[in-house]
Amino acid sequence: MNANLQRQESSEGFASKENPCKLKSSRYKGVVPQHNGRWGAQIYECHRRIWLGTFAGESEAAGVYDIAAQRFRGFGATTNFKKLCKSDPEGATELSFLAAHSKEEIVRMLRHHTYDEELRNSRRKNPLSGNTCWMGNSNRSHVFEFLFNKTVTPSDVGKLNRLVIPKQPAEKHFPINKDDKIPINFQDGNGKVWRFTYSYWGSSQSYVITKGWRLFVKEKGIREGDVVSFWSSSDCSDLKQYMIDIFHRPSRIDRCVPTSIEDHNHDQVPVRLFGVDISRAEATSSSPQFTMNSRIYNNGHLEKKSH
DNA sequence: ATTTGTGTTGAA
DNA sequence: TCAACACAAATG
Repeated sequence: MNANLQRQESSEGFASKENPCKLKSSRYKGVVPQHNGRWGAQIYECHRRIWLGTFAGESEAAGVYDIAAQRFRGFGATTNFKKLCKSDPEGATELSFLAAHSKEEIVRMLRHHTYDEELRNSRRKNPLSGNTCWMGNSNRSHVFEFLFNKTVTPSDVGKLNRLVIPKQPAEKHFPINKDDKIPINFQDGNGKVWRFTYSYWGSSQSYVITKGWRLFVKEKGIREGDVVSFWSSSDCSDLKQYMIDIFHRPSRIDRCVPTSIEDHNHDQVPVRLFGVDISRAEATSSSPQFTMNSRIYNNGHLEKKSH
């Protein structure tokens, strides 16, 4: 203790390579000085420090912190300078790049100084990825990545009261044991929570959304030929979230306009919002309506219910 | 030998 | 949450 005090007192002022006793602190958030004149970047989460690597330039380290901040805390996070913007093509692709990678992956890239390169590669590989959309307000927004579409069949809106999830996407995105029934919470854009049951019907060898679907269809006016679009995202704690988007058939758009078309921002980029897969599905209008929070599903707490 | 990154503390 | 500080682990 005394030794520390003495050392601090005796080293007034600053330090550089000459005087490594006291380091000049950084003017940037998330940046700490290193004894050799380099700069470290770090971010805190859940009482823990996450080290983002060391860098030659102070501002370089600050930029690294910015990227991490936006991945860890959402896109409204305070940064040193860079604020990714969804309405800017560059920002949009970077946002989806961030969303497509786990925090661990992003941290690895930052620490290895490979983030820029991997981002470039991603852009080259997928230049105009239309398979993303944004949900949320200006403070907090999440990127959703397109998963798959399901065109609603007559039986999906019939008396069976269930929606069939095609086998391939079901097994890829919503794997389930054949005996399980999984409660899944859906949340719409207004914060309303819907609870559905997801299960596998052995009799017809199909994956289905059952309980809750009927009310959903009724309330939203879903009919044969409409398209249900599935999207996924991760929130700040890396929990998967899912969104369902309803695309009404063009022929009946004027007849049945869902409640929230106008709620959902024309400040967002419509081209980007409804990408390749949507147009393929012959949908010309849509509105993000439902956010499905599937913590239960993804935490593996597959509550079995037999009744 | 040098650099990176952690243990720890106290302030905000 | 955040950075300052000491110093240990990792790296060349």
